[in-house]
Amino acid sequence: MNRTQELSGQLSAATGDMPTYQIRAPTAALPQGVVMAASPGSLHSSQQLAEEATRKRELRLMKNREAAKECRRRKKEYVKCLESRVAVLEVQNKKLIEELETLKDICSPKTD
DNA sequence: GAATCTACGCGTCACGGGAC
DNA sequence: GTCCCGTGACGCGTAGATTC
Repeated sequence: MNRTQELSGQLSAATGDMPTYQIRAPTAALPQGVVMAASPGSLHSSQQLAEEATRKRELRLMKNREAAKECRRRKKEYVKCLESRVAVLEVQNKKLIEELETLKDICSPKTD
């Protein structure tokens, strides 16, 4: 049910060129909007500081929104890629098994 | 047709890591 | 140190499928 658990553990980078995804335990919440620091070297009224903080927060949220979308898009692409690789490998495996059976037939001594 | 389940996407928060 | 980015985790809303 929980979507995040669908990706539980790591999607192992078996081919070496794949990113890894990992699960982290949830932690206690802190409000993200906490102001980090005022602009250096300038005197602001508290209202200006608050406005600046709000502006920074909104900018950050907007960027993070876009980053999250892009991240999800990439992850979907990655999963698709893995799935098609699985499909290819399954076909390949099937062919090899068939080939093996053929060779066994050819090489096995006749028993009659 | 209403209730419930399931899958998906989105926005947000928290965190780690790289760049400066 | 601080800033910024990428991403896991969480909660929420919604559409479609299933059950009654």
